[in-house]
Amino acid sequence: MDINTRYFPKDVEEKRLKLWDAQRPFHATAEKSKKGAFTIVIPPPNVTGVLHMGHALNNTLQDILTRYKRMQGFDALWMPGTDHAGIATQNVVEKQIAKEGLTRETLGREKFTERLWEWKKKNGDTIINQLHKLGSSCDWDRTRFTMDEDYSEAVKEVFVELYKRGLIYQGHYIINWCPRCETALADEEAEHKDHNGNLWHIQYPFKDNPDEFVTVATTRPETMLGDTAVAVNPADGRYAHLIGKTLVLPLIHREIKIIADDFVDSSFGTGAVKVTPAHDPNDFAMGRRHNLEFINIMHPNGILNKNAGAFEGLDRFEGRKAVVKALKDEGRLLKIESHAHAVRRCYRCDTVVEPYLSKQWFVKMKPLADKALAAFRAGKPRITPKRWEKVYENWLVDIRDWCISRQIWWGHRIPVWYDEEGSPFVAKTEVEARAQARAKHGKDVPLKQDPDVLDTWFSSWLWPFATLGWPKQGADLSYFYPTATLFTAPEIIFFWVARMVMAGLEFMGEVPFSDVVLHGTVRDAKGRKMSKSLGNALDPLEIIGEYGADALRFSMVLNSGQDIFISKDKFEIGRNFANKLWNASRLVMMNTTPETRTTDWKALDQGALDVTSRWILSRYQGALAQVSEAIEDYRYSESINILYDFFWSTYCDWYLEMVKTKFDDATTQRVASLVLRGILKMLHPFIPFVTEEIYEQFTGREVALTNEPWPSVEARWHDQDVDAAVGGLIDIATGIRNIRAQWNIKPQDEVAAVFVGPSEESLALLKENADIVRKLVRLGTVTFETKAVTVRNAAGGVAGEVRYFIPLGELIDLEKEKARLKDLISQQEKAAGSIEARLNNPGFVQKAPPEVIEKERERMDLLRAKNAELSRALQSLA
RNA sequence: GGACGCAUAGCUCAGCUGGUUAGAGCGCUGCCCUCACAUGGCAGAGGUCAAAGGUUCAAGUCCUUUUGCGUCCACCA
Repeated sequence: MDINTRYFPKDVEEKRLKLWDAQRPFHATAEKSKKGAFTIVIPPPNVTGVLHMGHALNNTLQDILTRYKRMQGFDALWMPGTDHAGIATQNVVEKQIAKEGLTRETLGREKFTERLWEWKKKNGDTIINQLHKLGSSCDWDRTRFTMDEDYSEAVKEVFVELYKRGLIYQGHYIINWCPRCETALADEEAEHKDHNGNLWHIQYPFKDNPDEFVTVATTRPETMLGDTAVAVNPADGRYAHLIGKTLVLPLIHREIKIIADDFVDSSFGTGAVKVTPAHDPNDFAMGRRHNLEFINIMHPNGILNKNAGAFEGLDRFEGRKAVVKALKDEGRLLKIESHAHAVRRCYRCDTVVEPYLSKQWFVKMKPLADKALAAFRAGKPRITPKRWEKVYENWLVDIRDWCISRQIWWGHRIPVWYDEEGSPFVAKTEVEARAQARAKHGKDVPLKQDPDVLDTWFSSWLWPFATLGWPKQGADLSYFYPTATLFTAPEIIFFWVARMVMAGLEFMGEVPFSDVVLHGTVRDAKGRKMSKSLGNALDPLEIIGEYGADALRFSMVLNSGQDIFISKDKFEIGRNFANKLWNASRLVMMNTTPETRTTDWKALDQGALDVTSRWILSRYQGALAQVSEAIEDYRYSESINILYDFFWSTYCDWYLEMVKTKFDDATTQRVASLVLRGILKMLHPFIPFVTEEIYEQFTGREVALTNEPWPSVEARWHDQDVDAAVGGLIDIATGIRNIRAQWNIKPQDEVAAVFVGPSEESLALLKENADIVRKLVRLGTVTFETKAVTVRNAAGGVAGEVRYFIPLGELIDLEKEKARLKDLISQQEKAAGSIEARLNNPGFVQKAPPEVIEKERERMDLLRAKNAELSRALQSLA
């Protein structure tokens, strides 16, 4: 790939990837460099994952910070890996074996698990390879998987330890049950989705008077088959006299009582609630309070069981229809009202979740959440953007216990063994469990391991330290933990972020990351979430093929404010930018020598530099400071905007145009090269491929730019005076252009510019660069005139900015311009005067805090200074 | 039902602590293949900053209300 050819992203990127694979410049060791460790752990994508735009954004952001920190001299570790994604992976493999006419049941647990591992071995690296193609500078040698052997040790250790600490318990509760996956789900895995359903009003007759009845309303009529009471609010006058009476449940003819419970909202429906303790969390609670019977009417797969009487064997939704029809036939269906409400659905397969009574393992969350809450209130972690802090905090405050057992086969088997009585023995190994059982029974007894596996998140919440070798206490763990910044999507604050904080505090005694950065969701141009099922997803790999990974990264970050609305054409910006960089570099390379290209600051004599050089060096220093600050503050879109503007508008459009004719001068070559190298470095975290390729050719050194130092701030080169002067020059040229258009000045007409501020210096500058200005302005003649006063600061430097310019002569309406100026001046004086009055008001001075007074004074001074400038301009017009 | 966010040019968005004539990219119009770049250059059109009140000498920026859109949370059957 030669810079004298056109820019082909694909060639550049393939070449760099090969080099990185060979040189391994991203490998981090706990060797302790001067600056210390900087660690980021990747939010592990599902092994079933295929790179989508969300990953592309998420990983680009991580890569930017990692590369930036690495260039700054940190031992930067970006830990990659994948998540075994229990239900998701099992679903994939189940579909696969279904093609062979097999199910997991027919295959059996052992064989099925083997198939899962086979699948993992074959396809598990897909997403890792794709992340690699994106240019992610992960330490690939360390790639982890949540079901690696040592990682599994960590999971077991945590389960056993939490159990010992009394934070894990087993119990019969109503949990969210997915009848399709046939497993329990955590609350967070059962998503609320709006549903236009019905409210069925059903009459329950009294036992002693079948002509009288109580009407209840329900959205799930089939559950009435499991009713064991009807509840009313004790304060509800309509029903008070009925409390304790007996009703007869239609269809089933079970006798049930009317009970009183504060939970019931008298204003909803009829004010009387059917109570189904085995199929509704509230009813479950009421059932416990009132010692009701718990009648399960459903098999785990959603088919009604024998408790459903005549409806046995029907699927729950068929059952619903049948129950409604039967009620209607019996004349017990009073009315059907349409009713919009939310229904919980399985986050993996979208099946309507059933509240289901079953025995599961839970983590007692309150003690864990309290620690996390205390840490958060002490400032850890910081959350960016801040508005998510409240969301995070509220969840911790309203924490509920976490159901962690799953009735699937892919995952970490629960480390619990039962004897024949069903007593559990919690241990890391079967041997230990046996020992416990022996101690209890005084002899060896047969044990059976719990068939369930743990929630996937029960392993991912250990990610920041389990990937570093915990529970072993190695050098990596102590050096790289805690990590720095976690980049993730807001959707998994609860699933993952908050839980990692809890695990980190519980087992490492430290919050696992100092910062959490939550970025937006990637959406299509219409604002819809990108998803395969909608068919609106852009494939990052396709974009990489067409525009290049650099372009993908650049455009992604440029557009990353809140949610990102992206369409294919957006990537042209990134491609065009990389192309421009390529070509500008080519220009500089054609006009420089290997020696001048690699000159550093020390070889430059600041006093001997011309104004143009001092200006671009100063602007470069300004951009460098701004970009560094923006990266540190996680304002990536802003940092890339600063770079775009500095490189394209300042460096290419102005600077290179100005020096094009002066490249025979070695100093000009040195300065142009120096700044270009700085630009390449600053852009490297964002677009690593093209910058490194150019850098290599430009300097003639085969280097991994990622290990080159980030440019240092050379404060002395930041020269505000020169900045202002050349800024003024550019202002003038731009202004003349505008004025020329505004007043229809023809190219051959003579134009004079009057400007205010550092007149002598600026005038000299203008003269020095008159030909360039002339060229840029495309005028026949330009003369520069100054009648303004030079303003100098205390140090004798030039103060103020070149701000005001105007063509002279009959070409414009001078009177009008003077009037405008006068108006402006009087307005500003009025403003300054009113601030002054406020500052002189004793009441204000007493009450206002000092910083407010100081600010007001600054404002006043600023207004007055500007006014002085404008007055001088006005004078010069007179 | 609760919490939060957004509304600025045709489109996608900048606009930090309020301060001269509100910016960029894309798109559009006109002129240019000038030996780094047509994935480019130069010039130009296009905005009552969602609406209404308020605070202020000064509001796109702060406060209140309204409207529209979006997100998260949620055991009203």
